[in-house]
Amino acid sequence: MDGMVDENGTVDPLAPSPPPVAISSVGVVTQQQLVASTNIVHLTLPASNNHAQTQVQSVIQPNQQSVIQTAANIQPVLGKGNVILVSKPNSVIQTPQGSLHALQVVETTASDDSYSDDESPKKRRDLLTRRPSYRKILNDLGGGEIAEPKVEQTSSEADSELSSHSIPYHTVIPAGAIQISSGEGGQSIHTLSMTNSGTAGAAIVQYAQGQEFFVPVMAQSGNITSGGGEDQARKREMRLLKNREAARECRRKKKEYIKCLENRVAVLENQNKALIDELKSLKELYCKQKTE
DNA sequence: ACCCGACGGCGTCAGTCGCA
DNA sequence: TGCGACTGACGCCGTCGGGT
Repeated sequence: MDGMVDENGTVDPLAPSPPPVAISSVGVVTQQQLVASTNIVHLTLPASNNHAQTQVQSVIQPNQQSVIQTAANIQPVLGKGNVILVSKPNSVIQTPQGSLHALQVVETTASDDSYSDDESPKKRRDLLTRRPSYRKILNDLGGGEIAEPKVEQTSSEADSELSSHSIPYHTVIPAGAIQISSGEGGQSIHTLSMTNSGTAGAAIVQYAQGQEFFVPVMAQSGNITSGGGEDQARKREMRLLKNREAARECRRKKKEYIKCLENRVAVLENQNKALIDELKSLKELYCKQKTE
């Protein structure tokens, strides 16, 4: 998370960015996905008795203790000697069964001043008044989870890409429903539906799997509309089309961002519960020893 | 069956920001 | 400085669930 989230769900950009979190292991963690400045960590842990692997997701927070949650009990494989490097001490690994595992804390090379001292006052003011885009927030959150925007292509690029059966592809087709057959004997037929086909300039061809690509609609003469006012209209149509696509993408990212925040809430609630339980057990232990 | 409010998705406009 | 990307705001439309 690039910033902390306030009670309204908006990001406080002035909240310190998380220092790079280093996750390492000795023997157990077989794979890790970690992006600089991220605080979501994906680990793959081998299951104890078979070759299946256990997915782990965690939210590592700056300046806070962290909880690593697993979908399955990973206690057997988190034996002595496993080291997970975190930037904050006293983090725990929590399993559905409530098992808590203290983490061995090792100093990382990341320093806190790497994210706090190099920002000019102007930058800070900018951050104060402007919320980072969802793309930036989510990229900071989870690395490559957000797909990069589709790049507009020239026809030649599209042609070369079509040869490798990729979409988007720009072409000129008559308006109406079309079908694409692929595979031998046309066994696999994809129906394409077109929207905006009644308007001049462009139509969106929607692929069966939700993908879309832009198709200029042929004018009555058979040529793509061009010239003077028509050119203006075509430009406007292009702009509207792009903006339409951008709005869709923006909404998608917004939803993803909200989902991400909800996940974080869940993790924090579990973390809170785990810490409360730990505190409770420690209190009991203390009282027990005191009475003896 | 009909009405109505809530909700979500979409298209568009307008404004801002970053970059070449 | 122009342009593209991004996003909030607004209005419209379809769907759904509940009430009558």
